[in-house]
Amino acid sequence: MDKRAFKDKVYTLSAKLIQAMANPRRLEIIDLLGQGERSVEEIARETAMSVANTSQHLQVLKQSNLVQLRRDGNFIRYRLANDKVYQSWQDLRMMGMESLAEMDRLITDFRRQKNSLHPVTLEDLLVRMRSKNTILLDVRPEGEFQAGHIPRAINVPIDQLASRIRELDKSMEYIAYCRGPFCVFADEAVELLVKKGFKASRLEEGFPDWKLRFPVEDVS
Amino acid sequence: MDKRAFKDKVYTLSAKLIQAMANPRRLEIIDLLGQGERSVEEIARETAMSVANTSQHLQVLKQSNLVQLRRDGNFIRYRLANDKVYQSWQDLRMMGMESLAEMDRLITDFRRQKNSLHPVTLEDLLVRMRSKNTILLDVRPEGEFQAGHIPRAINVPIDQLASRIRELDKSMEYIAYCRGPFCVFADEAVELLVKKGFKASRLEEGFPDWKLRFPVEDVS
DNA sequence: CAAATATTCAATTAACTTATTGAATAGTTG
DNA sequence: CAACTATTCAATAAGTTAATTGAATATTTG
Repeated sequence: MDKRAFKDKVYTLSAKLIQAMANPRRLEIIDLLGQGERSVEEIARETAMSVANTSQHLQVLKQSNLVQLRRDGNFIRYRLANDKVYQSWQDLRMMGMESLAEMDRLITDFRRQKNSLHPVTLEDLLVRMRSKNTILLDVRPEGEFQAGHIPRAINVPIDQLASRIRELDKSMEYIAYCRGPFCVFADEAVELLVKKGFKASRLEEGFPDWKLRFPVEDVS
Repeated sequence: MDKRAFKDKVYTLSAKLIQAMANPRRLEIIDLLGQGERSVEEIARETAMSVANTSQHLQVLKQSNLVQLRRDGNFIRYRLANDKVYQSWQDLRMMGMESLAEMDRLITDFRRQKNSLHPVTLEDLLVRMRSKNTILLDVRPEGEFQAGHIPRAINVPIDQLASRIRELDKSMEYIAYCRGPFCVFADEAVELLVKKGFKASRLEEGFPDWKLRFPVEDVS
């Protein structure tokens, strides 16, 4: 095979793989599967898509080896094929946040509205957690927390936060986290906490980003 | 703005950015610009595209802030907008090499044909360079070498290698590198060296990959 | 300032991608 | 094994993307 044919082929293969990621619905699926495996129905519900459409997008991801699946009773459960998939998405996401002014504006506006404008980074978190009066709050659904969470975090799912807010101590400072920088649970948590007079901010990154770099804890 | 609208927007913006990368010609351009800036004409020549087509692809990359440009006399010279662009491409490339069996087969076949089947990784290189009888050979064009190279490498551009091969010492072991894992200069160098009775292998990665992680040397 | 050169633009055609709809399939449960 | 359920498939229409061609633009050089 000559040089040009070889290059055409490697770049074409690479482009097809990237093409499989280059769709808003599929990115949302990848982001969600970063939490752990999900059935087609669950993915459809969480991303507000029809089941048929979700299934089609999953086929595209499967054909490019970005996801794998297993049957579990009546359900087919999908998961990311390997860590590199989420890693790549994380990098692309960072590239977007750095180079697209529009993205920056969108996120800043949203967070201003939620009082979560000054997020804490993973590096900040390591420092802040040494302090006795900082509490790390995992606001994801209970199942996700149980499947793995940042060590020392406590779990109050976002939809229980309002009713369980009396459990929290006003003298403490809260750092809320959820599924990633594009997940809004943490922003909603900060909005509520600040409104009720707590000191709170959100973690910039989410659980999957922590997991790529540090050890996790689970409930077993 | 509500949650769903926010999500739709961030994923759509991200997808558009990724879409701008998801094309074989544009990946080849990004890979090439990893070496340093280039005029439209140079890019067209090195990628075997028409100038008009090259220009159109460059417009797409520019609109997504993946490349920047400056005028230099009659020429417009393009460069990557920042390190994260090459970083993302590197990650996606790794993802492809890991998860696409077809990619693996393609590269293995090509290297078998060039006798460069067992490449040395960047980590291996650091160890091997401690040995007195290993020579690191940069086979990129002279200008690229001068703009930056791996410390202690010597430059013999691939198209001069045949005529200058008598300069090389047969008792030494050679490691050839070029622009990256998809660049074939190093494979061609190894093919020639092995045929002439030298001990030679290629570096898996290329200069831009080194540059993202380690200091470089230039001619000034 | 005219000629030359490098690059971009515009229009066209062919190919590909997405969402929607409704039907088909393949497992599981009673 | 019949009924049920979760998922996939197939067909369609609307929208998007890519390569080609030739013309237009903008800058430099003589």
